[in-house]
Amino acid sequence: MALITKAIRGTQDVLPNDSYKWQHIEHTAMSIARDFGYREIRTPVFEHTELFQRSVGETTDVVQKEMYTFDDKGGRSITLRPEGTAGAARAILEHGLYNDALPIKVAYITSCYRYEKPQAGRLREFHQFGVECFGSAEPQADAEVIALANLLLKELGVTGVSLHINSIGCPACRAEYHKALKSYFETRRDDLCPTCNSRLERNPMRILDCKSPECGEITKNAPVMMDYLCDDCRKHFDGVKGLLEAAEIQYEVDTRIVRGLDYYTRTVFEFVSDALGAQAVVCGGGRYDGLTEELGGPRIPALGFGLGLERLLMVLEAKGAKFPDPPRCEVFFAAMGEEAVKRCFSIVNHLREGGVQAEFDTVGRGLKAQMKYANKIGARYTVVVGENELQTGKARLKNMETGQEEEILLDESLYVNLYNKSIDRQLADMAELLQSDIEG
RNA sequence: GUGGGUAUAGCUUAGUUGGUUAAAGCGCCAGUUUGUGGCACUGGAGACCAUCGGUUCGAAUCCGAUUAUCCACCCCA
Repeated sequence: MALITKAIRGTQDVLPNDSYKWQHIEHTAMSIARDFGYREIRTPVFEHTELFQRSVGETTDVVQKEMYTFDDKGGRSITLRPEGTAGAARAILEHGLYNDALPIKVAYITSCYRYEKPQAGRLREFHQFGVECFGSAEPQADAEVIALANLLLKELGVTGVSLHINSIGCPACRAEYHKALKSYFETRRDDLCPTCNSRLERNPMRILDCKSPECGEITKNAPVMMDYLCDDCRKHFDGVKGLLEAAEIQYEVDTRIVRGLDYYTRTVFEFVSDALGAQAVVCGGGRYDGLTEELGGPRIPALGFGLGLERLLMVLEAKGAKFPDPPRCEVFFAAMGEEAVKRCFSIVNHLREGGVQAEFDTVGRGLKAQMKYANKIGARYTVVVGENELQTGKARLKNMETGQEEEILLDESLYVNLYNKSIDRQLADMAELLQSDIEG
């Protein structure tokens, strides 16, 4: 079959067989955020291009070559958001939310767009769950944000992820460090790989992240940011570590973590999975104390993270994590004859009004085929309605799992009857879930 | 942007050194008597073998280009 067009490269459809997994992840994420005092914020998919240039940084790869940027019909330069922080920060400044009691804690689930070459765990349209906390410069805020991500991963049953943290200092001490780093690499310039050679001028910290063996060897003895942190930054980092330990959150300090977005200061962190191939970072974030000022607002210390939903799902599936069963048909009404079809339609609608997931045949199948279909969609009960049932007002309710049948009346009592069955089952499911949660 | 792998029904694949009507499993539809699903059996629908061009008497099979997809670099979620 030759379709006129296909989905755009690097985009993905979420089909009905998978959407319940997304719903589970999204619901879990937002309810944990709520428990931490975060409230949802929704910002536009597109923003003025300069917002990202200023926040993410003019020289970053994201801004230089990965943004979906275009002029609208009014000649304004518009960009599809490549990440979530800038828009959130803009909204908080624009609406003066920082005049409320601090901190301002917001969470979101959004699509992001980056023009990159797709590969495992990397798409052009991807989705992230993110949180941003504005108005605290204290390590408690850092620890809380990290704890949120940590709890979410735990709650979803993610295994094989580890938390890496680092401090990249403030503009003052980082400048010192840059100088030291540069002069160190200058002496080994000829041994560095070609890309790192060019990085030396633009962003020497990136060299620390290089995977080529020769650079890895050289970076082993390179100066470490840790040793250059100013007193305040050091104290802050120690504070974060102490809080993580107090909350028994496992972490390791990884001095090679460098974030590719300019706005980061001090604490940066990543949750890395062993199940993802090259794009192993499921969740990445950090502090950005200078961002609001950079956007023309007051200085508001802040931090947050972004968590890649597609990557998260990949990890969950790779690890065989459990998802709650997708909802399925409670009762299917099989009709024979025109009158029975009318009656079934009426019954099914009444049940749906009461919140019972009920179905009947809409494609004109024979009885046998209707039963087959009911079985296929996983209906828990079926009821056959034909001449006899219409005459007597009685029918048989068949349990599709056990095959057992019981007599029911096709009157008002039917709705109560089925509603109760549905509720009983849901309660039983919840109890079972709770039990397995306690055991796990 | 650079490099490598792959491209056959809705899905997973087979297709011999190029040779007539391109297979199979799953899925879908129907039937195996009369008003009842799962199991089994039978049958059916469904593919111009990604696209375009070339080599050849003859191409799913060989060559080239394009596109898509996967993986890696780069970068990040």
